[in-house]
Amino acid sequence: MTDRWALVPAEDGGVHSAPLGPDGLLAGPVRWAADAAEAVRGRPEVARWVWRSTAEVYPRLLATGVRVERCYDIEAAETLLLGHEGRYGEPRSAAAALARLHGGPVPPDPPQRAAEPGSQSSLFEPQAVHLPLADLVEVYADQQRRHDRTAYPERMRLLTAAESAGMLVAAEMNRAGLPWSAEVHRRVLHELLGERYAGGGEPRRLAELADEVSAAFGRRVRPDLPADVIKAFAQAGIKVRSTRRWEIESLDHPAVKPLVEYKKLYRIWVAHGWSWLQDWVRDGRFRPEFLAGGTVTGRWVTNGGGALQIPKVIRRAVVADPGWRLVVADADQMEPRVLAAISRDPGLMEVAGRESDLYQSVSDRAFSGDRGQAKLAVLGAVYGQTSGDGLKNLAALRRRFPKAVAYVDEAARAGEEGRLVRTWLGRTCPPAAGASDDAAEEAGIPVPAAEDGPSEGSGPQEWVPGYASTNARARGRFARNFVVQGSAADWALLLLAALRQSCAGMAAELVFFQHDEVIVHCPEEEAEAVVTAIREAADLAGRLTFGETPVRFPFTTAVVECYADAK
DNA sequence: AGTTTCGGCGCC
DNA sequence: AAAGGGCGCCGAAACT
Repeated sequence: MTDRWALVPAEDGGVHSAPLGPDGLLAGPVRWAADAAEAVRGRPEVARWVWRSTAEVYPRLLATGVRVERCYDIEAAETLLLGHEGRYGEPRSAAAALARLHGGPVPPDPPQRAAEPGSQSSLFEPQAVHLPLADLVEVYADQQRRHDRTAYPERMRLLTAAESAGMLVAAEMNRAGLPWSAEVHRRVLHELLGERYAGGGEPRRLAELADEVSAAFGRRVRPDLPADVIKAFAQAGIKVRSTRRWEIESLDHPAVKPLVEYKKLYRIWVAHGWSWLQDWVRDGRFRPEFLAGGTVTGRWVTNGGGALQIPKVIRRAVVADPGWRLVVADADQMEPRVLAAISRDPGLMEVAGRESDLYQSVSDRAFSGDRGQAKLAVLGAVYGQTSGDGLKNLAALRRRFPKAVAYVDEAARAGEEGRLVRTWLGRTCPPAAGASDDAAEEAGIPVPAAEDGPSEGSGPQEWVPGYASTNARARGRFARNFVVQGSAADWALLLLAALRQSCAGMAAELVFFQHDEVIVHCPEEEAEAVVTAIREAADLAGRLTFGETPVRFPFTTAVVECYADAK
């Protein structure tokens, strides 16, 4: 068996590689090559490359035009395995894993570097790590055994494979970039914000709106300063706790309209304005740095450029190359469909077994056809809504879909009690109770400052029905959401992996991924094939992730020249 | 002066 | 109507 090969950078600037046996141990002599590209090109029969870090090796391979079909990312796997073993927070590097095996001192993880505009620093200039091939292989073989000790070894193996595939996709997307028309972007900015003034101050439209706000208050008010706005309202006899839009919008005061408009445009100016364009767009591409597995739930994050928060109006600047198209694909009602698949609630599975609008079907069954109420109820159940209409709606949902609601309720209880919860494939929520708040906060767990529970200053935290601390309740909501959002991320990774394989024989490139949405940039004549590939990838991902399930995962797809035309 | 936190809002 | 989950980003405010 030579389908798996390990690869490490060598001290002399070359690379070492060697075949692995079924036990994950070395199954042949170590070869030297001048670089990774030479090593990979010379072994087309290798099905999976095992390496320390995709971010370390793969960008250089891509730069020389070499792609690999599959990989196994040791450090990504280490992170997932440590999480599953309830050892969140321990160093995740391959060197640390090796030290744990040998009982030596465990080196801390190197600090993450922030991205600089346009430079892709952390991906393209990774720190050189020289781990002897034999050491890497030792860690790999041990990880194989640790997979066997998880609750569902097959799922865990699928998860580490999927996470590794995600690392490949992220590196490829970072290289491709999102097609971006600076000219269209400037036109949109000018339409919305008006002319820029010399000196970098507010553009014309913002200055006008600020004047309107001041005029309405009868004194100079800076709408971008919450404290100033709250004071101005107070002087007008209106008490507001914050200047959040939902709190301001309903007020009866002439300043409200220009203020709300100002905040909307101000946001675009500071977050996606001219300086953003200058910083992040070059040669017709926006190049954010996608980071697979960047959140505890498995969702990706981007480093720099706010790529996952592009305002809808700005999407007009995402324009395909001449003769090319953007295939924009959006999973329909992904989270409730995932909830159906993981909870196996008969009613919800039946509803999710159709491709038609799931919220409409839910509302027909439990909400007398009120789709809006049904959607709020489902999202409330997933997010842990605790008050308002949501509670009443949750009761209706529970009557019709008891197993689905029980599933998230059980996750919430586990979170409150400090137990671990996992996604369908085995990604594990960081521990809460038992760990110190500092450690929990480092791991991304919400830890509110206020404690109102009975456990304050009285030893280990205990779950008391109906009287959990603010802290524990927040953890409950976190865990409730984690199982759904995280299992959805499991499925999305498999979708990406499958779609990437389908695109391998085409000119088509994955250029964007946002939780439940993908964009493929391709020649016009490939567009229909890409649409088909997305549907097939969604079906395959559903079967691979959840096994036999009636749940369908339909996509809304659009073939467009401009992202904004996809909605 | 440099660094961290906060408020607000963009996306899912 | 009320304000639940995950993120990143920016400027201002609050600190060292």
